[in-house]
Order: sequence, then structure tokens, then C-alpha cells
Amino acid sequence: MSNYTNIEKKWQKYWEDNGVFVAENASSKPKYYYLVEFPYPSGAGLHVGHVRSYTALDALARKKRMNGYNVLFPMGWDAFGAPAEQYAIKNHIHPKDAVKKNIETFKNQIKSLGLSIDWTREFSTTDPEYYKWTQWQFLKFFEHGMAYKAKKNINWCPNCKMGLSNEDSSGGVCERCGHSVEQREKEQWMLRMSDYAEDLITGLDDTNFQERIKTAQINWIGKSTGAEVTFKIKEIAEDLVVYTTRPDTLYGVTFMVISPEHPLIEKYQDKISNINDVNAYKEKAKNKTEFERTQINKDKTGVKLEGLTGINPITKEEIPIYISDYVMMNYGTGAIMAVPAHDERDFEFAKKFNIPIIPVIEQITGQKHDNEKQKRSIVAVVYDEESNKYLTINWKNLGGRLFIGGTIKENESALDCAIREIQEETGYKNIEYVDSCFPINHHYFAYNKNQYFEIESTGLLFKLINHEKTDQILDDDEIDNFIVEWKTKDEIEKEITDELHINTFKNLLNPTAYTGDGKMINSGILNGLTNKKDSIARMIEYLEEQGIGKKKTNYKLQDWVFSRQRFWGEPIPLVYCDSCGWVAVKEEDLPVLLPDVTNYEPTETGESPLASISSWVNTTCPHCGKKAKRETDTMPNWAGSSWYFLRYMDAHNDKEFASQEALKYWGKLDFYNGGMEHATRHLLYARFWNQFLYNIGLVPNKEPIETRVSHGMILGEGGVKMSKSLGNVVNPDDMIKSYGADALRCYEMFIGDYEKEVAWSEQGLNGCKRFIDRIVRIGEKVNNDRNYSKSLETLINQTIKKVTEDIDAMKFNTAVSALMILLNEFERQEEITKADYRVFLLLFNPIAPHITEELNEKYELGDIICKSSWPTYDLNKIEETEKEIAVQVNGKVRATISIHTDDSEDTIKNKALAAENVQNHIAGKEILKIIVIKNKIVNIVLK
RNA sequence: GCGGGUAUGGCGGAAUUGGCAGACGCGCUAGACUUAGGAUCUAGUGCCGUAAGGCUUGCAGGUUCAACUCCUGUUACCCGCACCA
Repeated sequence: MSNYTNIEKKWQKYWEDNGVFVAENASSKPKYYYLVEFPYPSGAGLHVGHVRSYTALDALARKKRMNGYNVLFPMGWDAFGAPAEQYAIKNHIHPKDAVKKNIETFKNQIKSLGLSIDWTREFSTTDPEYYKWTQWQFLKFFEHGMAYKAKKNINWCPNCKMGLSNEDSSGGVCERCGHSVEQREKEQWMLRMSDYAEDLITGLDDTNFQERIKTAQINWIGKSTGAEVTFKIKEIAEDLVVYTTRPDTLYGVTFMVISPEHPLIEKYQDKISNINDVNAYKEKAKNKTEFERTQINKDKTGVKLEGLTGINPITKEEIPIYISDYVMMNYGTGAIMAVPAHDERDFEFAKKFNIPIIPVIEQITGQKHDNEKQKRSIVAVVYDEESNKYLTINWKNLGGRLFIGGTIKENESALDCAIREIQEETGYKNIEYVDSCFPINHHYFAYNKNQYFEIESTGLLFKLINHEKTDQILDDDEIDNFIVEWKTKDEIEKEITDELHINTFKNLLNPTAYTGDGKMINSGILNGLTNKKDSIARMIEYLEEQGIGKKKTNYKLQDWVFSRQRFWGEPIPLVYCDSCGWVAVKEEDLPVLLPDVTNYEPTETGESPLASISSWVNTTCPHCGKKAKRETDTMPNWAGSSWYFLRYMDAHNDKEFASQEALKYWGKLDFYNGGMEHATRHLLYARFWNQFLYNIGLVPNKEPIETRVSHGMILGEGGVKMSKSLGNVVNPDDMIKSYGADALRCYEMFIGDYEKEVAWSEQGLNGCKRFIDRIVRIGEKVNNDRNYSKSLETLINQTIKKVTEDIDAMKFNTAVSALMILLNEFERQEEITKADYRVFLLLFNPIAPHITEELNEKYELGDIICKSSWPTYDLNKIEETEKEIAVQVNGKVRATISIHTDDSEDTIKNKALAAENVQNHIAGKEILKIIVIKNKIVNIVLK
């Protein structure tokens, strides 16, 4: 057992007995609210990762109090949810009892760390006094039409027998158990979170979240702007509406695709002549898990809807309609217009199903110029399979290496032109046409003609059949100026630099959709535009004029699936009555308590275990008094954590979820720490929930959180993840026993950048224990002087500044390092003063609160530290008057000189030049200039 | 594919506005004190070299008297999102 255990117990008891850390709800001091995500009290107990973030926030809170703030730093328990239920099922105890036991363990562990938590505000989300208000707030959503029940295809985990939100099933696997998720149609309570998509984006401007958290949220919300376009279907009266972000490519639409779940199919099944094939495909798609379906790089599949024909609203062309699982029903309208020339997925699909591909955007290469002459031309690539080489022409200094190029004559096709040019320039006559690629809009200057050109160039690929040749037909200026050469792909990629030729080559070898910007072609009203943004705007304008489309914004964010078919959650406080429908439980009847039962395992049918408790289910309608049934679904465990930070402001109020005074006094949560894994889910739910409460006038701020930070994970020794199976989990209790809580805290703060993950090292922890031992031992050198030692004054002031700034910036590692440097200096002294020692202890107290209080008391240095003020520094005493600075010769350090801060530039120059090693390096050389940066460096530049 | 991030000794990591790269700690080496040491203290410790000196912040360039830091390109790894139309 650590020799510090008794000291730690002593001070923990003192803080508790004296209520030192109890926050006041009315105070003349400025307020500050720190919160670290409350833990899920699992059976495994506290993890060293918890210790890292708890200690960091504790250090901030302790320092803030010493700076004169009324600090709220509470703690509670997020104890509903599947793990507690699973644990209870496995061990045959009631989840209530399991949770109680786990909370006790956690609380003792947390207490042994000596955190400055206000335990008077503690609660668990599973307390009826708390979940009463979770239910009450749900009823607010219900009252305002924000909650609705819908039959939905939901993500279903067959292992947990539970519906999951999109957020809980990302990647197509169950967040809890890792089993792959199926689609199942179920009636679920939903919250209209998608209504808040825009507000959840703009609200981020009022927060001080880390950039990575903001981007993660914006990404998740997935805003995109585009247009909805109405396509007529030839055979039926109903239109097919699609969503597109690229209305500028409408002229290139050559087919449409609808999702397998699209209602059109069932509605018009008698019009679809191959309905059996279509239904077979639908069935197949349904059985695929979301994960399989969203695997990219898999082959496109689909079936054409025979008997239904789409009509392009712009060109009036008839186009086929397909169903394919690459179109999702839950995004946009579940139907797309396909532009194979400019969308990779559509391109792939068109290739597979042999659908025409019409380019409407030409890639632009070269620089546009005034007074250009227009012409059409070709670039021909000839491939010889035998040698695996391509035919090129080396123009030497007249233009480098190129493929065969040429101008298309009047009444000539691109193909004829290419064949002609190949023969004329190289003589090869037996070639076979393979493919051509999209035209490129190229700008260049022809030196031989002294003229700027804008060309529309088509690329064509040929295969050489044999090496038979005819005579070349060359213009006068071509003779003797070029060599025909066969080159490999690698050589070509190195040697051909012409933008047009190399792009053509790439496009021919690897045909893909062109998704970039360019010049509009084949596009009626848009022809000639060269900017995507303009084209889109122009097209939307046109669509709106014609009444065939409108501008539209879409979000990936879906409504929140709020039902869980589980026992261990807040019961949804609604009752179904045959005459009144869904009715809210009366406020005075809240909370709707979870019944005490013996069996809380999920049912095979996927219904909540609550459904089998008829005495609980059967009730009367709060509205008409007739027989009615309770909702048996419970809430997800994100519910309780969506507003818990408000409850701490007034934790034991039994009239309201928190009083308006308390909500106004504490205002925003100033500083919130939590894992990166909650950047999208918990944090979005909490913001959504709070924005809703704000909109109905129940909380004073639209955004609940000011600053959000995330800590890096602690990995096991060697940098692998800590896990039970690897047996490398470090138990904080053991560490406290062997090294003491202060050493553990100090080590976790010193271990590295707070935001980065880092590997555990017990030797490192031992180093911090040694540091603390040395702090204790240095007490023997303390004399009775109450002023700083003269020789330490500068360093002490520097250290105060450094530690103050570092803790505020959460750079705990360098704060500890600064204190180590100060201690090293103390050890070099014969004796130190009480003031020296006390300021050290004050600075170290936020990180190691027990030992610092103990030593402060033992040596009678001053007031108890937790009630003392944070030390201040004197800027005048920070700057040294004597300094060592480096002298460089040509940027390399050759000597150091000591200067006085009052020294003139000339004095410094002379000192620098006089240094012996500098003399050695400048001897016999001419000095170009001498750069003197005051108090920093001298650089002598030689010729 | 898109978005975000990271890269510095044997290891964790420092380095304000561009100004002595490697602070501080771990580990390691030698020594002291010890019956003993997984305690403590002293000295040393980026790499090559006996030394003078040279080299060194993922890689390749650039700007500058001066670059871990700024610019261009590139590689590797990590995280988030992903057939999102």
C-alpha cells in the first residue's frame, strides 16, 4: 500500500465534511460550469481512460475556483440501456440492483481519485425522480407534434432483438453486439429531428467546438443543394419526381433509376410486363443487409421496368426506367435521373446495361485566349498488342512527343479523319477502331500559324493489326521534322506533357464519367456556359419557369427512431385508446414507473418484455376513461443523456426539471469533455433536444454547450488497445494502491498531448511517483523566510506564468514539466523559503490535490490551499537581464555569448565577432552582413 | 471516393511571431552509498566520427541571413462519412 493512502483519505474526508466543492446557485462570484460526460456504470469498473478526462476537468475546476469562480463540477450516472439489461439477464438479478451495485463501485473509485465534485447534485438517469422529467419532456415533443408513430423499415438487430437508429447501426452492424443489421418493418416512435437539420448546422456558429467535431456533425447532417425535377411517364398519369444536385446535366439524362422499395412499382404492377423479374429483384434487395447493399465497388445490378417509359422533361426524349439497389428510398425521392457521362455510378450502370452515354460537359484544357480560331480535331492513339507499345510522334524541339493529331475536314467524320491522319503521318494502314472518349475543349497557340485556336478534340483508340505500311504523305513543314516511335505506357506518361494529349490518353485507357467542370455542349439553353454554378442556376431558373422542377435542399439526417423494444429504459408515457388514439399520460401521473417483474428478456416477436405484463399494460384512457393500453416501447438510452446537464443546475427540484432561475443562472454549459465517439450522436441529440426546449420557451439558450473538447484514448503498453482479451487492462484501483492517487493523476496529465491517444507506461507512472517523493523530501530544506529566494525569483515567476497558461490551454504535460524544472532548481539550492515551497504547492495543487494540502499544512506555509487564491506573477521579474544567446556563422551555431539585455547592437556584434570559435570560422573570409535579433540570436553571413 | 488529422532520438513527448531542434520524463551507461536494491544521489546519453567536424524533425523541391514552423508537390498511417443522386 502506498504511503500516501492515509493522507489521501484524510483530505478527501476534509473536503466532503466541509462541503468545500458544493456549488452555490446564487453567488456574487462569476459562474463556471465544467462537465465531463457521465459514465455508464458497467460491471468492469473505472478505466484509466476515465481517470484522464476526470483529472483534467478536475484540475481546471480546482484552478478556476482558486481564480475566484463559483464552479459547478457535478457527476452522475447514465444507467439505462442494453448493457445493464444484458448483465442483469446473465446474472439473474434485477437491472435496478445491478445498476445500484455498479454505481457504488464507480463512485468509490471516482472518490479515491480526489475529484472536486459536488456530490450533492448526483443522480442517475434511472432514478424515477429523474426519468419523470425525461418522460415529461418527451410529452412536450408529443404535444408539439414532434413525436409521431410510423411504420418504418428500421434497422433491426436480430441478436439483440431490438430496433436501432441509423446512428446506432452505422456500418451496417449493431453498435452493441456487432451483429449485422437487417431491415424490418415496425411501428416506431419517431422524433422529427430532420426538421432541425438546418438549425443544427447554423447553431454550430454559436459554439466553440473543436473544428473536427463541427465537421463531423456537418458531415453527418449531410446538407446538399440541388433541384427536384418532375419526369412524366408515358404510360401513366403519375409523374416521377427525382432529386439531383446536378440539374445542369439534364440534357445528358439517358435513363432513370428508382429504388426497389419505390411505391410506384406496386401501384402500377399491372403496367409492368416483367413484374415477376422486378419482384424477384425486390426480394433479393430486401434480404441484403444495409451493409451489403452499401458496399461500394460491387457490381451494379438492376432490372428494367418494361412497360413504363420516362420522358426527359427538357429534351422530350423517351428514356428507360430501371430499378436498382444503388438508389436508396430514404434519401431524396427514392428516384434518380441518370447521367452516365457525368456520374460514375450511372456510368457503370450504363456500361453494364448498354445504355447510351451523352456527354454534355467538355473538359477544358489549355488557356483560353482572345481571337481564337475554332476547329474540330482528333487525337488518335494506336496500340500494338504484340510489343505492348503505343504509336507516338517525336516532334523534337517543335513540340515534344505527341500522339497523332489532326484537323477534321468538312464533311469528314472524326473516325475517317483519324484513319486518314494515321496513314498520312505514319503510313500504318491496317488498324482497327476500338473506342473513343469524350471530346475535350482545348485552347492553344500554334506557332507555325501564329494563331490561337480553340478546338473540340475527340480522342480515338485503335489497335494495330499488322505493320504493313503505305508511304507517308507529309506537308512540306513536316518533312524531316519528326520521328515516328513506339513507346510504352510508362515512357508516355513521363514524356508526353501536352495537356490535351495526355488527358486523351488517360481517358481512352480508363474510361470514366467526367465529373469536373467544363464547357456545356449538347445542352440547348446551357450551351457555351463554362461554369457549373452558372449552369445549375440557369437550369433551376428554367425549370421553375416551366413548372417542371424547383430548387431543393436535402439532408442525410433522418428523424430519430425513439422506440426500443426493451425493458430497461424510460417507459414512453403514452396510452392507446380505441376511441381517442394516442393520448399522453397526465402530468400528475408521471413518472410512469417500470414495473417490478421477474422476466425482462426480449421477446421473440420483437415486442418489449413490458407487453407481457398485462396488469401494467391495461389501463384507462386519461382522456375518455375507457379501457386503454400503455405503450410498451421504452426510450433509447440517448434520451436521458440529452438533457442531464440541465438537471445538475437544480438536481433535486420536484416541481420542474429545473427552475428557470437555476437555468438562467448557470446558462450554457461552459466546458464539456467527452469521447470523440459521441461527436455526432450524443452531441447532436443533446443539441436537438435543447433547441426544441428553447423553441418552446423552457430553456434560455438555443445552444446548450459553449466549448467541447475530447480526450485521446489511453492504449495499453506497446500501443495496442486495452482489452480484456489481451489482458492488458490497467485497473486504476491497483495503480492508486501502489503509487497513490496524486501520482496517478500527475502521470495521466504528464503522459502527452491531452487530445491524442497515448500508450500506457507503468514506468512512466513510477517516474511521477518519484517526482512526488522528491517534492516531499525537499520540505526538509524549508527555512522560515516568507519571501521568494532571490536566486529563484525569476524562475518562480516564469513558472507561475507557464503553469497558469498551460493549465488554461489544457497543456497539462508542459505544466507538469515546468514544475519539474522548478523542483530541479530547488534541489540545487542549500535551502528554500516557505514562499518558494508554498507557491510550488499552489501551482501543483490542481493536479495533485492531496499531497500539496498535506505539505502546506505540515510546514505551516499558509491557508488551506483549496480556499486560497491562485498565485500571480510579476512580468518585470520574468525577463532576465543576463542572457546566453547563440552566434551562427552562415546559419550554423558556432558559439554562445552572454549578453546584457541593455547591450547595444554594436556591443553584441563585437561580442559575437570576438568569440573564439567564431574567429576560427570567419578567418580569411569576407563578411557580407551580420544579423542581430535582440536577445535571440546573431547570424554572421559570409560571402 | 469525400472530409478531418498525424509524422521529431531507443520510448512518451517539448519548441511563443520563422531565431541554439530534442525541454521534461522514461529507458540506458558509468560511478557513489549500501548486507541488499525494482531505494536514493552524481555524471553521461540524437546519429556518424578518436577528434576537428559532418548529418538530423516521413520524402522531394521552394522562399529566407535563418524553416519542425511558411509555400508547392509527394508518401505512409490514423479517425469520421460513404452507391446520399
